[in-house]
Amino acid sequence: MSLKLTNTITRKLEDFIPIVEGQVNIYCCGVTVYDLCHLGHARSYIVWDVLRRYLIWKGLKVTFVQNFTDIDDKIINRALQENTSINEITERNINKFHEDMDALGILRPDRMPRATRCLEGICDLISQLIANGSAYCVNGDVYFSIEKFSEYGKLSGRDITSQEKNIAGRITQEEEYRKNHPFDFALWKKAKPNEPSFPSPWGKGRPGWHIECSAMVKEELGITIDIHLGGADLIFPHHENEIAQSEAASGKDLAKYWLHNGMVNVAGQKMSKSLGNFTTIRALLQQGVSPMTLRLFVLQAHYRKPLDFTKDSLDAAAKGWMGLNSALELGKIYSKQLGWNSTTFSTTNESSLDSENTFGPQLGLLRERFINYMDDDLNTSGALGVLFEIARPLKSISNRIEHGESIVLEKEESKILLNQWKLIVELSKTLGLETEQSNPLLISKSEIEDSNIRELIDLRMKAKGEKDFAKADQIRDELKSKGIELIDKPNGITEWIRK
RNA sequence: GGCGGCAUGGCCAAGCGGUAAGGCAGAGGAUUGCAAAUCCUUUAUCCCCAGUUCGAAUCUGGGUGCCGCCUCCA
Repeated sequence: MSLKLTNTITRKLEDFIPIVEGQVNIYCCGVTVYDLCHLGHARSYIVWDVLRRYLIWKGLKVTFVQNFTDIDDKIINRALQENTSINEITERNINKFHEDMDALGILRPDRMPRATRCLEGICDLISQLIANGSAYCVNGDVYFSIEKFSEYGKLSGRDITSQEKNIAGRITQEEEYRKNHPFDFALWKKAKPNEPSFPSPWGKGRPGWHIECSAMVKEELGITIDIHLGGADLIFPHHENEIAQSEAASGKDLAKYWLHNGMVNVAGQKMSKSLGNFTTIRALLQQGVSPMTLRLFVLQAHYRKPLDFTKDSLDAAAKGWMGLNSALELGKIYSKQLGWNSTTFSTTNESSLDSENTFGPQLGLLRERFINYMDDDLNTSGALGVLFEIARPLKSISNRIEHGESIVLEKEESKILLNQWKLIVELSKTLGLETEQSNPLLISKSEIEDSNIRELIDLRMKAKGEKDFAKADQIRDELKSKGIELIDKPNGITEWIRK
């Protein structure tokens, strides 16, 4: 089976066939950089990161472009609020965006164009649309005329004529007066007094929201791209309008496949800025939620379905990740105990797709099941199920060794286990799940110094040696009240973790 | 009102006509001064009604409930 994806524009599950064999051009709608990213953004970019990783793993050459919208009403307002420049706002948020995405292990896009740096392309495209009659200029504003684009509504399944009553009250009278059709949308917005602006053939102003994507796709990737990505909330009007602009200009399809991710919900409702029910990525990471927990949380649901965010589901993901992580750590930490030396390590090369021989029939089957799930419209929850099955014996051995058990394996057993470990490392990496070193954004809110903890542990050890358990328990409780949990290991060593 | 989506055990969630993956929680056992962790074992007939079929969670029709988009939004 080959990769199948649900194409929003046809509403069907389709075989994915690149325009040029072996190559994939992807455009992903990015963020408007007026504020920090929240969990909804995290979901979107984690899911598309997995798509990208999977395509690369399959051997395709992927070019991934994602934009920054760095000029817009919200940015202008934010700058006014903070009494600073829009440049300061956008630079700051772009930096934080990168920090957040890097922390989540999201591969950086190959290119990240910005609206304010693509103005030439934007103006060219607008000129072209005016020239061919698809757009018109009114007093320094330029609008796209949707009636000139007969296929308008094809992505979102809207019939404009039956929609007209929806527009009542949603646009101002002034707008209605200026626009030929109430659904016409701005390609270029005339600057109001004292607003930041850029020069254009139609006077000072700034680009409308949708036009930057059309211009960037053309400039960065060409007329027709393979895949266009975004959140489901962008289908209308954003992507509908992008299609109208690009296709009215070129006469060709903008993208072959349109993919949209489902929303993150809180208590059954969409997480959004306007509802105020959002949690930023930063806040979660700073609270000690690990990036991989977040990734697992996101990937446990299918990307097109809504995903409810609750404390419980996040905790469940954290526990799940701990288990998967102990399996991934097995070869990293205990290779010596298992007799995996450097030669046995290097017998296989990672990324060959037809490696049934290296993995054997049992593992080959698991690998195949994983691939079948992923090929079926990126069914990551199914794929994770397979991963947990592979992980189970590895996790068990990893934990048993950690708890002081000595594991003795036959040579053949050891070899099978090694291959199993290699398999899970390889497949997990496809989902971006990798053993992590540290969480760079974690703020340690320690009430107590590490050295202090060690002192108390030593004191407790001494008390235990003297069978003074009352005192030992008192120390345990004291540390517990400061968020420190003690774990006695069978080898007589006491470890601790911050809760 | 228009368009689209969803409904599976305590919670999350696969399943795409052949008799319910997986994670979390729970239960039982092992281990433990206590605690935690860990190991082993274990837990469902799929919102309702009707139909198609030898056979349906899966297909069709009709309900009910929830969500998203139609204004900025990942």
